[in-house]
Amino acid sequence: MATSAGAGDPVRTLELLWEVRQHSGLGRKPELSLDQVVSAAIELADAEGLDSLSMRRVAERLGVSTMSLYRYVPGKTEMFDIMVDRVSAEVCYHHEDGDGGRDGWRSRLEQVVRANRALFERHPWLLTLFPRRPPLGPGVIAKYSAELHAIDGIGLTDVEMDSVLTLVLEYARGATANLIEWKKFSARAEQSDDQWWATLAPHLDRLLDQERYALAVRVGSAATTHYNGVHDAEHAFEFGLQRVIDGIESFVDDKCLPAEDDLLTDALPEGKRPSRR
Amino acid sequence: MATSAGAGDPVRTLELLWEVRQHSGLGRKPELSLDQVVSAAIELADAEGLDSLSMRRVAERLGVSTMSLYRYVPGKTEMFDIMVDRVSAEVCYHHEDGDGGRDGWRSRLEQVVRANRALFERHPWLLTLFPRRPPLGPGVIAKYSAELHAIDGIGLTDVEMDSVLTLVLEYARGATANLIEWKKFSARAEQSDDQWWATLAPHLDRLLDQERYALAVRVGSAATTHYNGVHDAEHAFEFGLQRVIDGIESFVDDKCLPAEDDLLTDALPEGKRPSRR
DNA sequence: ACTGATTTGCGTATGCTATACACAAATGAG
DNA sequence: CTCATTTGTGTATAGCATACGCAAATCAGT
Repeated sequence: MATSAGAGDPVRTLELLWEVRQHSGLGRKPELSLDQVVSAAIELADAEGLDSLSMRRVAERLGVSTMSLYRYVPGKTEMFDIMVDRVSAEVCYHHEDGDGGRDGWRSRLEQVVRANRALFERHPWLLTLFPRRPPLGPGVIAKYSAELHAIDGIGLTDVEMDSVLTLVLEYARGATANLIEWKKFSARAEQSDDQWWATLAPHLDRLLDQERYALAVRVGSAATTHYNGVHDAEHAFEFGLQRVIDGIESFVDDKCLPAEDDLLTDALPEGKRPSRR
Repeated sequence: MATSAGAGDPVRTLELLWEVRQHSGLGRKPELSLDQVVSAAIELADAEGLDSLSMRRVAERLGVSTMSLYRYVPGKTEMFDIMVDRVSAEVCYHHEDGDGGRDGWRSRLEQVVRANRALFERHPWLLTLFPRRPPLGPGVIAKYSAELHAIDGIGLTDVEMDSVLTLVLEYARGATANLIEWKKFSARAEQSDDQWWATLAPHLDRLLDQERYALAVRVGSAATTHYNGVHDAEHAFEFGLQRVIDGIESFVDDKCLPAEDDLLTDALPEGKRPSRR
């Protein structure tokens, strides 16, 4: 089971994300730190998935009682938020120091997708846990900032930059989810997952109208059969990635062509003006 | 909380999806039907979200005891599967009777995205519940089939068709999720959601490095501020949709140009051959 | 060194969840 | 009328998040 995070007092969560609270010096010293708690939770989620992540399990892993955790974290959803922010801090891009120049945005966007894919592969639970609103901690903001810089100065308005980035990140999420699924499929070959299709196929053949759904059966089995090798799944990932970036490129190009429209720019409201370096 | 479905015996689930089990005639007559149970669950999820969907609540709504439900459904995850299949049957496309012809695939793909958006808007819980593998019931298969026909015969291989459809559906999911989020934001204006940004912004200003993250702050607040009106959110939805389809179009066009490569087609393995009407 | 305020750790309790199991009620076939 | 069969349901279990209260630890001021 996986929830969207973001419940509870947002300001309290924000303070936790930025670690504003200091130990006052008075009173009993804490035996743990927020970082230890969150790290243990992340390790557990990495190893066994979000479903197996309970406060009890985290406490056991740390050798403390369940209720001790609530001294560090207001609740489970807030812990999720902090987990997301922490792992978001893992991604780092090297494209800020002007590699590629103004036309390098294609490869920079590719890097963004690949970095996100790697993040999802390291922490698959991120795929099932999507916060309604992103936790605005240092990790998330650094990531968002770096990713914006990948497409800054190519002639998009602020709102357009956000839309493009959202589109690209959404592709990274979806495509990685599929990739992981296919990898699981091919990994445990003699496991129950290989037999899944094998045992279901004959039943399906009996149940559904073969003529009516001829196309679906052909394409579906083609996708299932040919993706057994990881190579094809990789190919599908790259395929979609190029499609998405192509679509963005055609938009960027179309914007640059009618240059006489620049005169209209000053008539636009603040946030919609194109930002060029 | 939301899980991926697909646990339990897949064959048993398949039988439920296709309603193979008949009442044998013997024994006590069932007071409910599978459809009643699933419908009640869908209504409850529509109204209060997946988090509030418990077997107890469903049973209460139907005026039976909790355990009665397990006579119709092996478990909760299986019920999720059936829910997904049932609502998938709601979508229907009118583009099968040859409107637009061979070059109408752009508008047909748009229709696919819009139909999926409408589905997600009717049943927002679909966004949080994504099955690891789709339940192969009549609804899901009919939907998949109709969506494949939207891009059939335009010169893609079977595997490419699956990749394109996956990409498009993934966009529909992600973009609709964002859209719904923004709508919620603007809907409850004097609710806590409007104050969320208002109360958080000053704290954030204090916490993060304004210079370092100048771009992120500008774009982020632009996206948040300008999307208060639903109109802009709609615009962002259409924007991404056109980008995705543009990317697919450039691929389809590039495939058609080098026509002399058709000779190589016969060398390709079965599922990778382009299927043209 | 002692006191009091303060903070952490933890045991207990509550109310929620899914669901295994046993049994009662209902019903058709013989 | 009997019996096998199927459904409805009460009870029980194990797990979950977490509210609450108290004990233990630690510091500042005396």
